[in-house]
Amino acid sequence: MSVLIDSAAPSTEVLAAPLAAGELRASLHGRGQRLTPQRQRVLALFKRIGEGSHLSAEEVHQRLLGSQEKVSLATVYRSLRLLSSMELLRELELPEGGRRFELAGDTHRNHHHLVCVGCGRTEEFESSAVLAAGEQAALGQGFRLIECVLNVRALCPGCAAVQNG
Amino acid sequence: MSVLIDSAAPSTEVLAAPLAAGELRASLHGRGQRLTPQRQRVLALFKRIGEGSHLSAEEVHQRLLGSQEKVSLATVYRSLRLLSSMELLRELELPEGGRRFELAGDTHRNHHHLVCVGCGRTEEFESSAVLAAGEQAALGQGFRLIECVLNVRALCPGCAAVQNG
DNA sequence: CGTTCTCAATAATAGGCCTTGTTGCGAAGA
DNA sequence: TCTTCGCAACAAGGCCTATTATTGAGAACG
Repeated sequence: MSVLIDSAAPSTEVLAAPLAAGELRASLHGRGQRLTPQRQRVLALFKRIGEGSHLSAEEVHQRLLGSQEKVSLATVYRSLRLLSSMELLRELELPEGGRRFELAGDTHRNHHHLVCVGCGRTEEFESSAVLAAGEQAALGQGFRLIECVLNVRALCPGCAAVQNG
Repeated sequence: MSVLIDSAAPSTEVLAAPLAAGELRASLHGRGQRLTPQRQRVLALFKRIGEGSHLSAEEVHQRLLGSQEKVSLATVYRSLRLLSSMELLRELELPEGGRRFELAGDTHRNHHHLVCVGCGRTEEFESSAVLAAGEQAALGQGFRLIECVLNVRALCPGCAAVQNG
């Protein structure tokens, strides 16, 4: 599932969050809801700032405006609530007032898939070696790692037998 | 450009190669052509047997029939020609008659992407460590490795500056 | 014999239209 | 002050239709 894009700019839809976009869309559809640019922008912002950071609604709003992504404040509130209800974001209970949100921890930074191309059987695994390689690659280009996902396409024993037989 | 097709497995859609199918589709559409189950089946077959093996049209036909995937012989010929023209398959020039086809070698088994989620900038890299991890994961489950692709989602220096600024 | 062609039948897409979830804005509530 | 509401305008996605690329079966080709 390699992604090769030539011109970088407005193709963020596809590139920014290949897996997330599909997941988010499916998740929304399952609830009869829609995938809108605004919701993507809000979630993408949290992906960008990384897992640790938390933002208030107003901060989200300002950051988005700052990066030329127009989303009204009301929609920011609505999106934060929605994404939180979907457990993509987590609402922090900070005692000093303002509510803040952060990326829910289920965004595996090191979560890989072993998929049989024959039957679709999927095994999940983690690998510190892969994570290390991803970090090295990112650092090598001066990038800041967000997450890395290794997709191993393979043939399970059963399907291999069918093929060879 | 590597293009992966998911096999007949229904649940594979999301995990196996969500973007890959899109790439092939886009590639076809760019030429005013369509993505059909037959074309997917032919290409998927080659993916399954792996990079080394080569098949004749008749063998492709038989194998597909053998796995309950109905594709007429004429369509097999047409698909082989089309996929070859797209450089997804390569036609072997075997002196002893019958033409044979194999998966085009540009299907890197160890070809990874470092993608900036901010601007879409993409860097490609290879990593023997990742390949090794993929092989280990496959072998650990008794799978036969076909290829592994690591997608590293990150933030490039420029976008990181914007975010932090 | 392996491969390509013919042609009616099939089906992948594009393009509209429509339904209804969402957005933006300003007012209202806490 | 921070957050939610109300409502008209907007737009994502589903459905349907028309278009036309593609398929399947068998004849024709070399």
